Formats: sequence, structure tokens, C-alpha cells
Amino acid sequence: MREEILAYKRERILQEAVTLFYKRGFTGTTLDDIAAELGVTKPFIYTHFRSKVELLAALCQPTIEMSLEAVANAAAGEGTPAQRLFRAMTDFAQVVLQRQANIAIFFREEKNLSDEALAEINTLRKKFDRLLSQLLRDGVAAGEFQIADVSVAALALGGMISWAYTWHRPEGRLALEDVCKRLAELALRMVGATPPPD
Amino acid sequence: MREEILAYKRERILQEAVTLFYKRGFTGTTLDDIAAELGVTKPFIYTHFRSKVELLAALCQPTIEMSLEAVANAAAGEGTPAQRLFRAMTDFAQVVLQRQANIAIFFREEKNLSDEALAEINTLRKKFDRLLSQLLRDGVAAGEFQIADVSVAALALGGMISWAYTWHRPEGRLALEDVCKRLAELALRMVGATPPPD
DNA sequence: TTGAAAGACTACTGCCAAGTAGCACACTGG
DNA sequence: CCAGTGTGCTACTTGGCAGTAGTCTTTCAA
Repeated sequence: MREEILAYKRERILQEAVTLFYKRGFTGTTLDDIAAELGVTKPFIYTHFRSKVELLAALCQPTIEMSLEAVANAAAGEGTPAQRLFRAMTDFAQVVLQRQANIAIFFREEKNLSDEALAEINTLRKKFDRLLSQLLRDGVAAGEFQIADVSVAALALGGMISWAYTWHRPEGRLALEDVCKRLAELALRMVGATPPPD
Repeated sequence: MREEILAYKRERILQEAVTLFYKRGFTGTTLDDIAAELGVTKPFIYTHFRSKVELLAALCQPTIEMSLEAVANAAAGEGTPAQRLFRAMTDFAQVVLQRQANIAIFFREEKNLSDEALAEINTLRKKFDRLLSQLLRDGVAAGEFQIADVSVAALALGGMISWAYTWHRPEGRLALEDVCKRLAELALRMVGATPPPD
């Protein structure tokens, strides 16, 4: 029970930090700002995080892990390469858009992360690219995809989806799920496969 | 002649600023750092730029303008929509990769720009999206493209190319021109067109 | 040779924000 | 009613860096 309350406080700090870092940037936000928004004071934050930089890492890393998992699960799942790629892209897009602020903060504030945190995250990103490349090779081998350069295609796919953090507006014309589906369709077309109907 | 020297000095400051902002981030770089790298002192920089933030804007804006121009020229050029889109994507990718550091700095440090500079740049970005959307609609009307949602497709295309700033390595496996061509091919496939051979 | 103007430097100021030391208050069990 | 523990706050210190005031030097024109 004490544990849960501690975890809850930590979570609330992270939430508020995400909101403010997203709106004003990492260096444009002071810990006093975050504390004020929560109705507490700066030392309160220091009982939960060792430094401002650690706070930043704590809000980036899990989101990157989720992205990797989304693609990993889909790639290892059932179905033809095309079906798996479709699911990988849809689920990845969902992570990007559901955790839009976290993703945005990571890409913008990379340079403010500690070397250790950055190294860990870069390991995850390499795994991500390898998984995606392998899935593309599987599709090529199965005759489902036509791809001139698998590495470039993997990076282009990853970029097309990641980039959605820059333009998606939750209150916009399309619902989140529709955006994800449209993007996944474009992804399949890009590698020369036919997207599923419906 | 005096003018030219002034312009040259300004240019050198910008060069060094790009290098350092790219490597260490905007807030991670001091004007003293830039001055030291140039073998001058901080007040020297202030005779050419009013503030650190103005320096940032001076190195972002022209690059965004170049991106817009690349697409605008190609869109207004000769040929079928597919040919124009291919050229637009190739030329845009060239700008992104040739001015990789500037592009990276802009997307990372957007939050550090002044409101005015950001507003100007956002106007350019809107024009960019409108031009690209119009080109896609032309292609659809001509029966060359198959696109479910033109706006999403335009954003996906823009993102796929822009994203290259995150992964391209000038010393890497592929030459810059090859990367651009591959990306443009993927772009055409994405909208249901056949890339030109060779 | 001298005066003026331009250009760059030395040596500051002032502010802002990260991080901390030590206090105060509340709650719980005896 | 009172110790002891945990939890958060007040009130600092500290360092770093953007921006500036005023000086020195160099150049060029008369």
C-alpha cells in the first residue's frame, strides 16, 4: 500500500513533467514549474528522482520500450509477412500517437539525456531496426514484398510512422485508430504489398 | 567588398554554430564555445547577431525555405504528376541530407525559437503541405495515384523524407544521391505509382 | 602625422535555476 | 499524552552563462 502511493506520486510527477516538457521544452521548464503545477515544492520531486536528467530518462525509456515491443510482438506473431507488417505498423503507430508527448520529448531532448540512458535507448532502437529489416526480408523471400534496399526501406517505414508525432492532433479530423490504419496501409504499399481491405 | 567580408564572418559564425548546436544541442552550447572555436570572443558574435535565439533562427529559416522551394519547383515543373512527385521527393531529400545538421537543429530546438520566427517558419511548412497535397490530388485526378486520404499521405511522404536526417551518415554505405533516389522510389510506390526505371 | 571611426577584446553584471541542509509538522504505536 | 519516524517545506548556496559597458588597437583619410 505504501509502495502503491509512492508509485502513484512518481507517476503524477512524470505526467506533469511530460505535459510541461512537451509544451515548453526540457530546458524551458524548471522543476519549480512542475512542482507548482502539482501543488508541491521542488524538494518533493527530489525524493522521487535523483536529478532533472533522470526524470527525463524515466519518461523516455519506457515509451521506446513499448515501441520495440509492439513491433517485436507483431513480427513474432501469426500470419504472412504482409499481415505481420500490417500489425507491426498499426501497433507501432498506436504507441507513437498514444504516447505522442513522450515520443516528441525523446526525439527533441536526446542531447540532454545522460550517456548511459542514451546508450540503453540506442540499443533498443538498433533492435527495432533489425527486427523490421528481418520482417521485410521475410516478406521478400516469400515473394510478398518488392524492395530495392531493405535497410533504407526499414528506416523509411520507421520514419513515416514516428513522424506522426509531429502532426497528429488528438482533436483532429481523424480518430487515432483511423490514422494508424491509414499509415499502415501506406506502409504496405510502400513495400509493394496490397493492404487488407476494410 | 566590406559587405562581402561582413557576410563571410556571419557565415563562419553560422557554420560553427551549426556544428556545435548539432553536436551538443542549443542549450548545451554557449556562445563562448562558438567564439572559442572561431578564435574570437563572445562580443564579436554580438556584432553580427542580436541574440543567441536570433542566431538559431538564422540557421533554421533558410533551410526550411530551401525545402519548400525544392518541392515548389518540382511541383510547378514539367511532366506527369508521377514525374513531378519523383523530382519533388528527390530534391527535397537532397536538401534534408545536404543540410542535415540545420534540419536536425530546427526539429529539435523548435521550442527555443522566438514566436515570430516560429510563426514564419510554420507558414512555410503549411505551404509545403498544401503544395504536396495538391500534387497528390493532381496525380489522383490523372489516374496515376491511388490514395485513400491525401492529407495523411502528404504528411507520411514528408515525414518519411524528413526523417532521414536522423539516420543518414555521410560516410555510410550509400552515397547521398542513392539514398535520395531510393527514398523517392519508395515515395512513388507509397502512392500507388511505378517509380521510373534506373 | 594625426584624428576619427570601426572593430574586437577585457572584464564585468545580473539573473536564473539546479540542487541541498536542516527544520517543522503530522501520524502512529505505546 | 508522548516518543519516533517519515514526509514535505523554507530558505538557502552555487555555478553557469547571456548579454553589456567601456577600453584598446588598428586602419585609413587628409
